[in-house]
Amino acid sequence: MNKTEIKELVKSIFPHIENVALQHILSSANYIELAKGTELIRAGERHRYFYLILRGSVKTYYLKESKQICSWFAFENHIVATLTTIAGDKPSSETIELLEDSAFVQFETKSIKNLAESNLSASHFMTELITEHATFLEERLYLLQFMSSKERYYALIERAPEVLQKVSLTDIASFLGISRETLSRIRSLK
Amino acid sequence: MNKTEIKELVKSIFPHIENVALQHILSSANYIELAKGTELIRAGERHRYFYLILRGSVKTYYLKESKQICSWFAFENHIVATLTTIAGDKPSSETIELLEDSAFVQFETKSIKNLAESNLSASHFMTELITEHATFLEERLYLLQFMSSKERYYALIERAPEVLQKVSLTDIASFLGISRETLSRIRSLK
DNA sequence: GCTTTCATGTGACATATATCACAAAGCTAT
DNA sequence: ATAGCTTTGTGATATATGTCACATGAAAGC
Repeated sequence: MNKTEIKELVKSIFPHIENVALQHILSSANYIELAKGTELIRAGERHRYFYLILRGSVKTYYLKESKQICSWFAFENHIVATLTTIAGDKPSSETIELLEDSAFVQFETKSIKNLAESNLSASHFMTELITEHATFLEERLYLLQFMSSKERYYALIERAPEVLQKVSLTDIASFLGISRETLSRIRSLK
Repeated sequence: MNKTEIKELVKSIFPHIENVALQHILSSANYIELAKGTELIRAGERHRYFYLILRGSVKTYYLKESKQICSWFAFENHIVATLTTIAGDKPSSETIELLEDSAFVQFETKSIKNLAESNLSASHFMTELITEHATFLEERLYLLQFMSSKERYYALIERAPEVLQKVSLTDIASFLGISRETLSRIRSLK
């Protein structure tokens, strides 16, 4: 995948982005391929990059008493980042790990943030990125607070059926906030 | 409270804001006082304003089967808004209601959003506002997904003890995602 | 092809929480 | 002060979910 193709892709995902900003962002962008199990971002560490998934999938998780508790999964054409990395400059509290061999465009966070200091279009890009993330968080919060585990499971397979294809039931259960066994029983109901 | 005082207050809460942007934002700002029970923002409606609490408190809730389920409470010096109102221009899914007689600075959302289109400092202001909201959501999500109801209760009174002073246990229970009775039992444990 | 390992399903039981019913205490208005 | 309303506490019971143990089946490595 060459720079022109990357450019077209980023443009299609963020249609509002201006050419100057786009050029700047792409100057720090690289195409990379990584193997299943690789940790893109590791909890407790600062990170210089965020990613756009071209092919493959990742899971994001916290560690609680050395058990992985998933907070989300991402697939093709989605941005992979943590809020602490993008917005603050603090160590990530989550780990992001490849579920399968995958390909990404890697962006340098600093480069975009620097540009956003002086460039309006880049600042809008940041706002859009964070707004998208916040909207997603709000939806997930709503599900966790107001829906039963059954409802959350059905909402998940409706909203993101690809999760069921690519993610283990252990990870899905931790994401839904229930035990593996309970998920198994919900699934066997119909 | 006059414009100069409002200006100083907004400046102290958002120290990075530029003078041009500040002037523009303040031009649409008004001081208002409202009575307990007033709905600042009503679920299902679009809203032109967001607010800064000068004195008093509010609760934010969803309706589920005609029962109020609180999603947050806010007190002095905090911004009151919903993401759908600030970021999108969609009807709010939450209602925001005064817990007591309160005083606010009312800002016109459109005015700030318009300015952010062309003014860098205002755009940064928007980014900051939404980032703050997202950070808050992420923390709440973490508590809901990873902590037991006891832990969530203790986390709440540690992080925001004023909630206990001003909010009914019914509302706190709905916020924690548990029944009123369960909260009552947690409280009686020690 | 066989063995090992891992993911998933299921039963038995313990625990946490919800629900319903009612009592007690605190506020509010007259 | 009194009556009525709201908030909070608590007991009894039902339900949902977690935990532990083990079985089954699929995938991976030799």
